[in-house]
Amino acid sequence: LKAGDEGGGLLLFPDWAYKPAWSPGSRQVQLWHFLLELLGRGEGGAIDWGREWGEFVIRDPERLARLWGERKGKPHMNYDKLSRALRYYYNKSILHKTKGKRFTYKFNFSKLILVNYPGYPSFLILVQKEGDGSSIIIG
DNA sequence: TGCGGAACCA
DNA sequence: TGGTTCCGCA
Repeated sequence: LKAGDEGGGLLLFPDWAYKPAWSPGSRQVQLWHFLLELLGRGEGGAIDWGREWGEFVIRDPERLARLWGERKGKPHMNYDKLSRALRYYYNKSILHKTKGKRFTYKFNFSKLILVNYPGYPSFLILVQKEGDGSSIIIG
């Protein structure tokens, strides 16, 4: 496990999430992981947690897209393309759209690992520190 | 803005 | 397999 703790929250991911792209049997960084990473850091402005548990709001869509593009080496990334990738998550139950709220999506934490990595002795611990307390989900 | 098909790529 | 790119539609 690795942890990132800088301000807004604390995020813990299983090791596979951090395996570099070149290592054998590894995967490239997943979009959902990238989003969680930014959310955990409280990465100024581009994306932020929403009101409900797991809900997030994209404050600056094109900036988020640029960040994602930089990570993946896709200089022509934009929100149109990034949002298409997010929509592919609907069928996998990783995400769904919060209808009526602009740029607002919601994670399905309970399904995130199970769907993506079946059979993996999986665990995702996400602690959100907010004024009214903290929550923990273990999948 | 948001959706999902289709072709395509690593 | 997870997107990326492009696009017509509502």
